[in-house]
Formats: sequence, structure tokens, C-alpha cells
Amino acid sequence: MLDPSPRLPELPESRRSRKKSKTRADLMAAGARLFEENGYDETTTSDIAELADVSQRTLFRHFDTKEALLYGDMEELQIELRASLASRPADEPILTLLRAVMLSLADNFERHRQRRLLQARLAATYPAVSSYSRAVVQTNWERELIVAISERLDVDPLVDPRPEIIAGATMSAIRIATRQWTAGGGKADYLGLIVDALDAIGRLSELEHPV
Amino acid sequence: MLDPSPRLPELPESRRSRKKSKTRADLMAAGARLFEENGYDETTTSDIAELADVSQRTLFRHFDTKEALLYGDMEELQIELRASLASRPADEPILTLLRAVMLSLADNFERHRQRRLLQARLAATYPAVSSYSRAVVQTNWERELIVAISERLDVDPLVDPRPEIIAGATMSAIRIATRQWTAGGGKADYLGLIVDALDAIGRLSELEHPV
DNA sequence: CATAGTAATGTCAGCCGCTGACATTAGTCA
DNA sequence: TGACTAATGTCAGCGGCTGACATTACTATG
Repeated sequence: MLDPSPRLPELPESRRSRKKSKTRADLMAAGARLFEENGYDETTTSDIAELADVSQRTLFRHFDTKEALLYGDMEELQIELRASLASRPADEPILTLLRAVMLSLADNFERHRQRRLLQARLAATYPAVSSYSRAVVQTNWERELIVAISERLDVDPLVDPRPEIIAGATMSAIRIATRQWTAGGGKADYLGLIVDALDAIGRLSELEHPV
Repeated sequence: MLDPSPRLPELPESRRSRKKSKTRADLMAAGARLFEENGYDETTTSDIAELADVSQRTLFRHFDTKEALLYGDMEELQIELRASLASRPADEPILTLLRAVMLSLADNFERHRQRRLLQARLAATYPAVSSYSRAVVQTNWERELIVAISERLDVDPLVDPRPEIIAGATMSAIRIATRQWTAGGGKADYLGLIVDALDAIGRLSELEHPV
């Protein structure tokens, strides 16, 4: 039996939710443009709402904070991250897992290259942005990693410190790779930088007796 | 020849700066008390200023943000951290260094036990607090570690990812130890927990092929 | 010790992020 | 078509934080 209403190829279902998505996208675009042109602190949430042609109240119904608007594409990426983590074999070595997962996010990075650069530049300039990046975005990522790693090691992350330590080291690797990538104006091979930094985790054991 | 004015054993020099320090201390005490009694969000900066018997404007001259008031004792601790890092032999293995440095901060932890517990409890409850802890306090600590480690390894931390990775792993260790300590109501041996977590860093090499 | 200089505080007005409450518009579904 | 409800609009207000200027309180000097 065929689907009773085989109309459109599954766009965001209803017109209502399509409009909602558009409003959200408009707000993010307006924010990106104004942040780019005038700076982060110099742009008010009312400015953004106005440019997106909605009320300020609507902006705050779509985004908890001004920073969340800048990082509005992160929820999607986090879902991809979780899916990628879940898709790997359970007995895979941790570092191999991490490398593979990061590589699997490659096309997302490429799709949002421009926005990633903007986020990185603003985070380097405005404390409110770097603070949000650290405290919310990166912490969410870290949480995903801790869950996945502790499952693989079959340990309780509240007891065994290793999952959180590995996750922390991984986030540091991503951070420094991002910094190098941003410093080069986004021209370098981002994923290459990440893989290099991740590989450094495996060489930490050489450090107990340096030089 | 004797000191011409051998009056007091070197308290904060002038009366002016003594009063300033007292105002700062009063504000921190007022904040701690109100946070304790009524919660963080439920306490306004005006409430705190009032209890400390100064204007709200004065509060913000002493502390950049409301969160900075809660963590007002961290500057002192960070100075101790830096001094401790500098005091260790340059050829000491990194993990030994980290362990020793943490142990050297023991009495400071003990002196501010009550405040540490308050900070941890509030961070577990109020996003604004945990955000500040992550983005400002912990990041400052991490920066100190990166500097010290990169000097010891004689590498540029902008190029070689290892100092930042070790620092990130170390901060994770401190974080999880703090969480365990807080969960136990501050009764556990905090430094023991930290040392245990730090030791786990050295065992990461066993993880490339888990189980 | 009087006085000039200045650090610390007080006062006031105001911006901006963010929220609750209620009204209004616009898809949705019988 | 009409009831239902999700999304938005409107408005008022709180609270963190800041600039500008006045005032107070300590310090240094002749």
C-alpha cells in the first residue's frame, strides 16, 4: 500500500514549521552579517531582530542568548557528532575512533566554513563569545565524548577519571587546531591540523621523562 | 641603624589601601553570605553592595562581574600557582611537576575550604557560575600550565600541541576530582583525589588498545 | 598643620540582554 | 467554516553593567 499523501520529498513538513525554520535562519543570517560588519558588542539583539524583520521577543524565543544565535548551527553538528560516535565499532581503539569521527565531520566543516571563521574571529576578539564557546559549545562536545568513551571502556565516568581526561585532551587538540587554522585565515587544512593534534595525545607517554 | 618607623608588622601599607582591601573583603563576604542564604540568581548586586554598606557602583569598581566577586579569591591562588610552577626544577618530569604543584597548594585549599564548597555548589546549580568557572577561572589556570609546560619542553605552544593537551588533561583531572570532592560534601581528601586523577594521565598510553 | 593633589567612593542616568504576561496573527485540522 | 493552537507581536520591567561628574577621605609637601 502506498503512502496516502506522497506529495513533497519530505521538506520540513508543515508550512508552519517551514516558516519557523526560515525565521530562525533569517535571524542567524542577520546576526552573522551585522557581527561581520559592525562587530559583536556593537550589534544589539534589536538590530538583528529588525534586520530579520521580527520582534526582539521572537529572537529570544528562538535563541536563549545572543551567543546562542551566533552558534546556532552547533546543535546540528552535535547531532552529527553523536551519530558518528555511535556508528563506529565498539572495540575500536580510542584514538582511532576520535580520528575517524573528526574526519567524518569534514563536509559539515566545509559547508559552514564561513560561519566557523566568523565564530573563531569573534571568539578571539570578544570575551563574551570566547566564554560561550568554552563554557557551552566545547563543554557540550566534551560531554558527548565522555559518554562515548566511558561506554567503550565500560567504566563509570564519575569514578574513573580517564574518559574525562581523554575528552579534555581531545578538546584541547581541537582548540589548538582551530587556533592554527584561524591564524592562517582558514586556508590551512583544518582536518589535517586536527589529526596532527590528536596524534600528539598518543605520544604523551614519552613525556614522563622529557629530553 | 634601626628602621625609622617600626610600627606594625607590615600590614597592607597605607590606611587607604587597607580600607580598599577591607571594602573588597566585605563585598566578598556579603556576597558569599547572600549566595549561601538565598541563592545566586536570587541575589542582586545591589543587595550585596547594600549589605557591604557601599554603593553598587563601588562593587563594580572592585569586580568586573558578579561572578568575579564569587571567585574573588582566585587571583591570589593563581599567583601561588605560578610561583609554585616556577619553583620546581626545570628537568623534573611533567607529571611529577604537576603532582608536586598541586600538593603545594594544599594549605590554600584548606584555608578557603568553605568558599571552595560554595563555589562548587553554585557552579553545579547556576549556569552563569559554571560558565564563568569554565571560561575564566579554569582557562586562566590552564594558561599558566601551558606556559610552564611549554618552557620545560622548550617548544612553542602555538606550534606543538602537547603543552595545551597536557594542560587540558590536567584541568580535566582537577575538574573530576573537584566533582567527586563536592559530591561527598567536601569530606573526602581533595588532594588525594587530585593526585589519583593526575596519575590517570600517565596511564593513557594503555588505552590505544582497550580491554 | 594647612593645603594641594589624588585615590576611592557616591550619585545619577541610561544601555542592553533577557523575561513574563497578555494580545494578535496565522497555519492546522475537523 | 470554525474551533484549536503554534508562532509572533507588544509592552513593561528587572538586573547587570558603564560613563560622567560630584564628593569624600586619605596622602604628601612646604
